[in-house]
Amino acid sequence: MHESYDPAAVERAAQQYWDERRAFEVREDPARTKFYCLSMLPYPSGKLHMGHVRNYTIGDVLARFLRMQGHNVLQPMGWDAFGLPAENAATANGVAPAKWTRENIAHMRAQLKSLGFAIDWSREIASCDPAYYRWNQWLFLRMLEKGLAYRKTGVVNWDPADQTVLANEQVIEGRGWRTGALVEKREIPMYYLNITRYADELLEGLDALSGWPERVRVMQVNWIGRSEGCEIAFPYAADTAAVAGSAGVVKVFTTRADTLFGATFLAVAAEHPLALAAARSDARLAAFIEECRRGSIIEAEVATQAKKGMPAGLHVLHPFTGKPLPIWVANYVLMAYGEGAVMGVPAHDERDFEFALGHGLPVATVVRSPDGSYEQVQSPWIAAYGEYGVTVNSGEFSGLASKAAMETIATALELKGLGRKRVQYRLRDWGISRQRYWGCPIPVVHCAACGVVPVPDDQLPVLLPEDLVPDGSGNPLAKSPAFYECECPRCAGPARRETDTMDTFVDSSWYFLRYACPDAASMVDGRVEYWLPVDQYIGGIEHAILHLLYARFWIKVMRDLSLVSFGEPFSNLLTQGMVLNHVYSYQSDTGRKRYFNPAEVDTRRVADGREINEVVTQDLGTIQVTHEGLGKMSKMSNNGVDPEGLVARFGADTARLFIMFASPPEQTLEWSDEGVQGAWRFIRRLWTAVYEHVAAGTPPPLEPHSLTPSQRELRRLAHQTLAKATDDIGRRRNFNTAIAAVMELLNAVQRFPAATPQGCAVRQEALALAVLMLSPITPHVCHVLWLALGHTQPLIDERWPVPESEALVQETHAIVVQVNGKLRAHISVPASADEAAVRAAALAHDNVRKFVADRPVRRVVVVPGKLVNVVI
RNA sequence: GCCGACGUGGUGGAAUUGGUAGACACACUAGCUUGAGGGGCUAGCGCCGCAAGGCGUGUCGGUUCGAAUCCGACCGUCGGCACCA
Repeated sequence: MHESYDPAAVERAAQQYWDERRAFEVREDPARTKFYCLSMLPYPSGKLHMGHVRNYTIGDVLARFLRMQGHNVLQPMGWDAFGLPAENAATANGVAPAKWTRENIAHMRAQLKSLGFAIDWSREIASCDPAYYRWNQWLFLRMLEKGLAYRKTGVVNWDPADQTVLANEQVIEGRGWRTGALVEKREIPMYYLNITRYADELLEGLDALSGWPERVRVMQVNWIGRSEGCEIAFPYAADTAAVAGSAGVVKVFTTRADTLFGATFLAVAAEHPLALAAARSDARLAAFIEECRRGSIIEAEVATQAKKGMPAGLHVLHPFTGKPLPIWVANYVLMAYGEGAVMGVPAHDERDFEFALGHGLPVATVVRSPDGSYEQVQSPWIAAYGEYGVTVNSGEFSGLASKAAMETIATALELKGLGRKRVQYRLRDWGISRQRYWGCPIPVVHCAACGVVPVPDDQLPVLLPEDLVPDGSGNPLAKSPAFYECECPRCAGPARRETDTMDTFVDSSWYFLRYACPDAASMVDGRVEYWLPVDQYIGGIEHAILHLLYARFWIKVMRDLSLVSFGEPFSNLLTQGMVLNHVYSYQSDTGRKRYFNPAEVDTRRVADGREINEVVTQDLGTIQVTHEGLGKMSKMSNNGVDPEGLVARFGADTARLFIMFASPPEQTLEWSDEGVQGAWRFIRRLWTAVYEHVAAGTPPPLEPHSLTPSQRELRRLAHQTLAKATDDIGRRRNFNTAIAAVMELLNAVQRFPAATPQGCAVRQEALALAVLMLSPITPHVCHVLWLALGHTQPLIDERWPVPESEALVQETHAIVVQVNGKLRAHISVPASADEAAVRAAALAHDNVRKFVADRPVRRVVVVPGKLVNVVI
C-alpha cells in the first residue's frame, strides 16, 4: 500500500479487476433472489453531465448494496438514440445523425466506464439499432390489428418559411426558432395509440404502486383526469339549423349539470364545425377564427393567453326552458377536450365568469350556499361561486342539493334524449407520428388502390437509411425516393412508403424488457419473466408523467397480447431531483436564441449593482448575455457540467462521493462544485487512517468482553453507524446522511488512542466496517483499502455486515430538560431509570430549579429516553 | 392558467414518529506545522449582547406542554403541461 492516495492508479486497478472477472455480468438463477436495478437510459447528447452522474451513481449504490445483501443484481445500460438533437446537430454541422449519435455513444460509454458503474455491458442496447426498433414496428402492427393504433388528423406547428413541422421546443414566442417566421397550425393525418382505452386501468393500477412516490402517483391521477359528469345536448335554434343545413344539437360535457339553468351562453372552439359554418358568411368571425388558428397548440400558452371570443350570431335552445342561448367562439375552449364546446355558466365557473364579464354576457345565479351566505345576484359581480350548495331558479329542479340535482337533471335529460351521464378523461390518445427523419419508421405503405397497407411481418424491419443529412426543411425521408418508393405488399402495384417516424417515447416504453433478453429472436423471451418487473427504477422527476405513463400503457398492451405476464413494469420508483445550473442566452436580430454555458460566462457587477454577463465569442466578439435563471442541465440550454474535469482531477470516487453527499437524491440540486474538496479530503483521510493503522502491525483478534470503556464506546459507535447506514441506504435512500455518519465514525477513529493490542483490534473493526459501508459509493478506493486491511477475499464478493446487538447496548441516556419548552439542562440517567426517577433528576438540576424558582409546577411531560418538559 | 414539489447559517445540507434547530461538510477567520502546492493539524464560526440571556427555519395567522415538522392564507423558486428527452 502506498502512503499517498493516487486515484488514477486505484481506479485502474479496481476496474481492471472487475473487468477481468466480468464481475457484473449476470445470468438468470432461479435459486437466487433477483434484483433488477434500472436507471433511465440517457439520450446520447455528446457528453455526460452531473445529472447523469447523479442518476447513475444512485443506481450503482443501490445495485452494489443489494448485491452485498446477496441478491442476483442486474444493472444494464443503453441509449435512447433517436431524436431531435441529432437532426439539429446534422443541420448545423452537415454530419449524418447516425454517425453523430454513434460517436456520442462511444464517448459517453467511455465516460460511464470511467465512473466505475457496476453495469452488465454485455446487455447494452441502442434504440437506433434495427435489431431493437424492428420490435417497435412489430408491436405497432399488432396494435393496428387490434384497433389500438389508428389514423386520424392532428394539429402540428408549421413553419411556413422552412416548410417544416416544428417541435413545441422549436417554437419561441410563436415563431420558428431558425427562421423567426410566425408559426401556423396545420392539420395532418397521424397515427394514434389508444391509451384512453386503458385510462381506468392506468388510474386504478396506481393504488397498488406503493413503491412509487406519492407525488408521482398524484400527478398521474390528475393527468388522467377522470371526471364523472353529464353530456348535454343543446338543440339548434332556427338560425343555427339554417347555417348547418339541418336540425341538430351541440353537445357539451359538464361536471356541473346542476348549474344547467345558469347557462347564459354556449362557447365553442375555433375549430368547431359550427364556428366554421358561421364564419362562411361572417368575415369578422372568419378573421377571428384565423387569429385563433395562428395561436399556440401548447397548453401552457393557451391557458395563459387572454380569453378572447366573438359571437357566432347563432343560437341553441336550452334543453329545459327552450330559451335561446347565443353561441360564442372562444379561444379558451379546446377542440381536443370533451366535445369542443362548453356551456357558459358565469355565476358558478370562474373561467366562464371572466369571459362573461369581459363580453357583457348575463350572469344568472342558480346555486346558493348551504348556509345562505351566497345568495342571489351580487352587485356588482366580483366572483363566481364554484362550490356545491342548493339549486335555486332552476324550475322544477330548484331546492335540491348539488349532487341530487346532477342526478335528477341527468335522468330528466336522458328521458328527453338530450343527455346522459358519462365519464370524461383529460387524458388524450397518444399521437406517435413525427415528420422527422431520425426515428423508427412507421411500418405502413400507402397504395392508391389498397389504401393504407401494413408492412408484412416478414418484411420487417423497415430500415431507416443512415446516410441522409437533414437540412432543416422538411423530412429527408420524404425527399428520398429510394426510401419511399415501394411496392404495395397487397397488390404489388407502385406504392409510397410512410415517411413519418415514431415518437421516441415509443423507444423508451419497453427497452427495459429487452435488457433481459438482448439477443432474443422474438421481441422478448422467457428471461423477461425472471428479471421483470424492475425492482428499482431511478430517473428524473421530469419524467413523472409522460414516459412513465406511456411505459405503463405499453406493458399493459403487451400483457394483453400475452407477451408478458405482468401489467406494471416498475415496482419501485425513485425520482431523482434535477441538477440545475444557470441558463444564459443571447437573442440575435433574427430572433433566434443561442445559449451559452455558464463556464464561458464572465459575470461582473457594475456601479449601480446590476450584474453584467459577458461572453467572448468567435463570431460576434464580446457580447452581453441574459441570465434566464436556473434550469435543468440539458443540451438544449447548454448548461451541462461535464464530470470529466472532476474525474481527471480527483478521481471517480470523489465525484461519486461528492454528488451523493451534496443532498438527498429526490431533492433538486443547484449545481456548485464548492464542497468537492470535502469529498476529496475525506477519501484521503480514510486512506491515511488505513495506511497508518496497517503500518502499526496486524492486531490480535477482537475480544469484545475485555474492552475498556473508551474501546467499548468506539465499538458501539461503529455498529451504530452500521445500523444507520443500512437504514439510510436500504430503506430511506438518504445517502448523504449515511456518508455523514461514516465521516463521524472516521473522526472518532482518528481521535481514538489505539495504544493497546485490543485498541488496535477495535480500530481494525471500525475501519473495516467503514470501508464496507462506503464501498457502494466509492467502490474503487474501498476495493484497494479492503485488501490493505488484510482481507484475501475481494470486496466485491463481500456481504453487507449486520450490526451486533451486544455492541449497541447503551448504559446511560442523555436527557434534555426544558422549562416551558425552552432548553435549560442536560442530564444523564441510567438506561434502567424509570419515569419517576427521570422526572426527579430533572427537577433537581440547578438550572432547572433556578428557572422554576418558586412558581408552581403545573405539569411535567416526560418522553422516555429523550426529554423532560417542566410546565410552570 | 392548471397539476406536483420545494423554501432552515455566508454555502450544500441535518433534525427519520410533533420533542436539544444547525449533525456532517464547504467557505471564512486565527494559530501551529513549514515539504511555500488546491498539503497537514488545532481552535472559532446563526443573529443581537461584555454577560446573564433574548431572538431565530420564506411571510402572516392558528393548533399544542412543545412546531422546521400539523392546519389556513400569502410570497418566491423549480419541474410537467401531451412534438426536448
